[in-house]
Amino acid sequence: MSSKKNSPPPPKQLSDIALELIAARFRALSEPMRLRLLNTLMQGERTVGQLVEASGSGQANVSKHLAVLRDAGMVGTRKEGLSTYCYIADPMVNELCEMICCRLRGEMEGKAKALAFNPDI
Amino acid sequence: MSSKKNSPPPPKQLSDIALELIAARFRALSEPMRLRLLNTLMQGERTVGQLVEASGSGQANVSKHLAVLRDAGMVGTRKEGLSTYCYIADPMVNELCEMICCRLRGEMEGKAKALAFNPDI
DNA sequence: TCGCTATATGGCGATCAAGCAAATTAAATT
DNA sequence: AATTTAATTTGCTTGATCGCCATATAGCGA
Repeated sequence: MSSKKNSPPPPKQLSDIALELIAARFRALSEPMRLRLLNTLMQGERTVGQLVEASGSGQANVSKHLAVLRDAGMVGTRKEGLSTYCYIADPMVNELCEMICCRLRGEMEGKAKALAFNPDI
Repeated sequence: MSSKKNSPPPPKQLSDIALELIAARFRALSEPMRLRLLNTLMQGERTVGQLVEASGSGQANVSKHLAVLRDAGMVGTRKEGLSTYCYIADPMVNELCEMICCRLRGEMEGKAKALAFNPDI
């Protein structure tokens, strides 16, 4: 492949465009309400109305949040009669949230331990 | 463990607090500039000044972005003389970005293919 | 066609975050 | 102590985004 030795390290610097695209994905996951919607959808397909009810938010908001998730390719929709059924279109979403959750749990347990009586002073 | 059968499915609905904490993590990754800083740090430890130079942004901004990443537990710092050395404190960051990148590459290739001449019409 | 239901969209006020510049702290050097 | 360098903090302005309200679109039944 490379004309030189064993290709030491390609700079691996991401372009501005790449950074923007990646940031956009994370941004889609950076709102509690959207995470709540995804969390509900992890149990299976739901209509927008069901999501509105489950989320406790207004219908317009849910619709707009779903649009964000759809634009990010994380949620897909399927129309059936009057209803629009939503589902998680990208299994990566589960993995991402799972990773963050695990990490958070670990950190919190660590802090809890640090706050315990007389750790070992 | 559980007093019942084989614990079918706990609802797995995340609490408001959990959702907020998770969203905060994703939010820390939702800015191109912060991703750029992380991307540079993936090559190894850097001082704030070096990051300022590499990022092409102002020093105050870099400092603030680093504070966000530090608060999110993603970046650690070490003071040495006048300089503050920064490093990635959470290897998860690499994984997360890698996942998103892979996914994006896949999607883009798919779209590129879709835009090619006469796919197979 | 008319109306009803489900969803999407547009406008508005409030809040939040980014970038810039100036002031502040902190460590090292002279 | 005074100066210089490195970094953080603060104040400000601007742009983005959330949630709410009202309105528009679209499918279904009478």
